[in-house]
Amino acid sequence: MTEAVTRPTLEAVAARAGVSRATVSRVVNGGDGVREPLVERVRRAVEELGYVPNQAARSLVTRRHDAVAVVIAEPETRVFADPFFALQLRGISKELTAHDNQLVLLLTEGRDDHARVGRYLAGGHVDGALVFSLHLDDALPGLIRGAGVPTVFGGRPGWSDGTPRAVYVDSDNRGGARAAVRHLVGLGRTRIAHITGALDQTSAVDRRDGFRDVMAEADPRLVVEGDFTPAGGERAMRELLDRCPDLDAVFAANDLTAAGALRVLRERGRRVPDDVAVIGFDDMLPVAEQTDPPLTTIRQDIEEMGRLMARLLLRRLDPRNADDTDAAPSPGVVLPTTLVRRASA
Amino acid sequence: MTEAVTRPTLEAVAARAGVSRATVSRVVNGGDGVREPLVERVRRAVEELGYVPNQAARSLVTRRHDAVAVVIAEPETRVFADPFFALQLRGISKELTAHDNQLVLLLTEGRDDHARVGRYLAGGHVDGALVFSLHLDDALPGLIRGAGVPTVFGGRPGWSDGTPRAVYVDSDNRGGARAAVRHLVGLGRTRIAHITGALDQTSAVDRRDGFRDVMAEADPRLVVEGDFTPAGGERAMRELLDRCPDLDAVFAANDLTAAGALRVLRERGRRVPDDVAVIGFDDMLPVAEQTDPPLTTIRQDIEEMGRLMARLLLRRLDPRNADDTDAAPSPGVVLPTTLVRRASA
DNA sequence: ACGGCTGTCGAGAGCGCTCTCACCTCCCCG
DNA sequence: CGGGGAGGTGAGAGCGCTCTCGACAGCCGT
Repeated sequence: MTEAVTRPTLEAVAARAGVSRATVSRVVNGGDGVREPLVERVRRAVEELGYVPNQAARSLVTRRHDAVAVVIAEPETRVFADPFFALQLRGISKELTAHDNQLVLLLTEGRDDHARVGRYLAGGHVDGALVFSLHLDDALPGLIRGAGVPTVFGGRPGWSDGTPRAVYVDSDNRGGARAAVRHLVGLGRTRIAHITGALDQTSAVDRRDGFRDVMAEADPRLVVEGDFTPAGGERAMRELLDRCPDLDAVFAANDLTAAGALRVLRERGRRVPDDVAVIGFDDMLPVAEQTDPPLTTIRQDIEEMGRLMARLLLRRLDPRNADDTDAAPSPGVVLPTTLVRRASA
Repeated sequence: MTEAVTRPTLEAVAARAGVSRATVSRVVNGGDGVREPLVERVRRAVEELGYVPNQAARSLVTRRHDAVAVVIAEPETRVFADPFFALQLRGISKELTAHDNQLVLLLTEGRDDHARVGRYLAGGHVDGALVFSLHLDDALPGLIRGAGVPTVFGGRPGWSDGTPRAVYVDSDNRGGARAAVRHLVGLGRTRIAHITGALDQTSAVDRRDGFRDVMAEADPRLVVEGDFTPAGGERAMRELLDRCPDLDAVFAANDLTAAGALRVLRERGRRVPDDVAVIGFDDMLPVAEQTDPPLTTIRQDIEEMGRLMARLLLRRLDPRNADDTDAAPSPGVVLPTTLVRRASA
C-alpha cells in the first residue's frame, strides 16, 4: 500500500559529500561560513540524492514551523461563499509562499469549533495566525489571546474587552462610505437613504458612520438596517420607499444589498439612476457587473489586504522578513478604497 | 518579544503522574492496555499541566502528519473568486476536522508554482493531497504522481498520459446537462442551442456531451463555444442569434454564461422565457438568484463534493477512517445533480 | 617569531516523542 | 501446587535535525 521509499537524510548527504552533518546543515540553511568548494560538493550531493529536509525534525529543535494558521470564523454559507475570502486567501498565500511559509486553513462554525481552534493555536503547531472574526460577540479573539500566538486580524476587531493594540488590517470603510455619499451629493441628490449592513460587524458600523459623517443632518428615517443580503436589501428598500417616497438616492452597505434594492426599485417603477441613484460597496464583480443597471460601487483591494496581513505577521515573527519599503509598524493598517463608476449612480 | 513559556512535555506529565513516558504516551494515544486507575492519574496530570503533544516530535517518529494538502491550481481571479472553491473548502475542512487532520492550502499560479508544489508534496510534509487541476494541459498531475503522495482529484482529470485509475470526485456534468436539455424539450422547445464552457476543462466537455446525448440530430450551428464568463456568454449569444434567429431555448454551460446570454437576449428584444427559455448550470446563488428573470439551472452539491474527496483520501490513508456507510472503493465517484426551477425556463 | 584572532569545520548532545522488548504480575489450568 | 501464558508497565533506543563548542588552520600585529 504505502511505498516505503526511505528518503535520504542529512547523514546520507554528508557521507556522500565527505563532510559532517553540521556542514551539510549549514549549506542547506544558507551556506554562511562554509568555503566555496565544500558548498559546491554538498550542493551536488543534495541534488544527486534528491534530498529534502525533514520539516518535523527541524521543527523539533528550532521550535519554528514556517507555518501560519488562517482562521475564518463562522463561514455561514452566504458570507463565506462570496469572493471575499477567496481573494484574501490568495493574497495571503502569495505573501506566505514568497517567504516559504505554509498556510494552514482553519474554518470554524459554532462554539465547539472555537475551542478546537484555541487548542490548536495553543498547541504550538504554527508560528502565527491570521484571523477573520466577523462578529462583535465572537469568543474567538479572547481564545486566541489566551493561546499566546502572534496574530493579525482581518478587519477591525470590534470586541471591547480591552485589547486595544491588536494588529489588524482593514479597508477604509468609513472613508469609502463618505466617498460614496459625496458622490451622490455631487450628483445633486438631496434625499439620500442608507441601508446598513449587519450591525454586529464593524464594517457595517463604520460604513454607517461614514454615511452619517456626510449626512449629519439627515432625516433619521432615511437609515434602515439591513443584513448584507439581497433579501435584506429588498425588505429595507420597501420600508424606505414606504417611509420616504421622495428619496432620490440610496447608499447600500454592500453590492448584494444594492442588488436587492435595485429589484424593488424596478418593481415599484422607479428608474435607476434617473429617479433614484444607487451605489453599493465592495465591487463584488459577479454581482456588480451583472445588475441592471451595472452598479456604481466602492472598491476595496481585497487581495492586497490579505497580502498585507501576511506581511505584517511575518514581520512580527521575524524582523528579517521586513521589506525595506515597510513603514514603521502601527497597530492598525487601513487600506484606501476607490469609487468605481458604472451606470447606477 | 517571544514568551519562552516552555510547554510541558511527556516527561513532565509522566513525573507528575508517577509513571513512565511510555504509559503516558499510551494514554494520550487512546489508552489501550493501561489499567483504569493509571489512566485516570495520567489524565489528571495532563489536565493539570495543560499538556499538548508536540506534533513535530510525534511526526518525526511516526512519519505521519495528520495533515492534508489542498492544491488549487491556477486560481485566475475570475475562476477562483467564484463561490465554488469556498464551498468545496468548507466541505473538505469539515471532514478533515472530524478526523483530526489539518488542511494545508497550496494556491498556485504558473509553472514555477507547480514545481514548488511538487517539491512540497514530495518533501513528505503531508500525508495526502486533494488536487483541483482545472485545465487539460496542466502539468500538475504528473508532478503529483511523481511525488508519490496519495491523491484525490476534484473533477474528472482529463489528461491522457495513462493515469487511468486516478481517484476523483466529480459532479454528474453529463447527466445534469441531459436533464437540463430534457427540461427544455419538455417545455416544447425544439430549436435548442448550447453555449459551451472553456473546452480545455472536462466539465465543459462533459456538459456539451450531455447536450449532444439528447440533441443528437441538432443543427451543429446551435452549438457555440464560450468560456464560462459573462462576456463569453454575451459574445456567443450574439453569434447564435445571428446564425439561428429562430432558436427558442439556450442551455448555457454555467450560470455566468447564462447571465451574459440573458443580457443579450433582453437587448435584442427577446423575452425570457416566452420567446427563448434559458437554463444555466451550477446554481451559483449570488448570480442565479439575481438575474432577471431568476435563472433555472442545474445544482450540484459542491460542499458534499469536498467532503467526499476528503473522505476518500482519509480512507486511503488509513482504512480505519472508513465509515460503515462507505461503499466499496471505485476510482471515480460522480455526484448527482438536480434541476432547480426558477423563472427563466 | 609568537600570542591571539578570525574563520572553517566536526563531534556530540539533545529536541519530544513512539515503539520494541524485556520484565514482572497475576491468573488459569493441568 | 507449579508452569505457562496473558496482560500491564518501564527502560532505552532511536526518528532527523540544529547548534554549541572545541579543534585547528591561517592571518594579523608587534
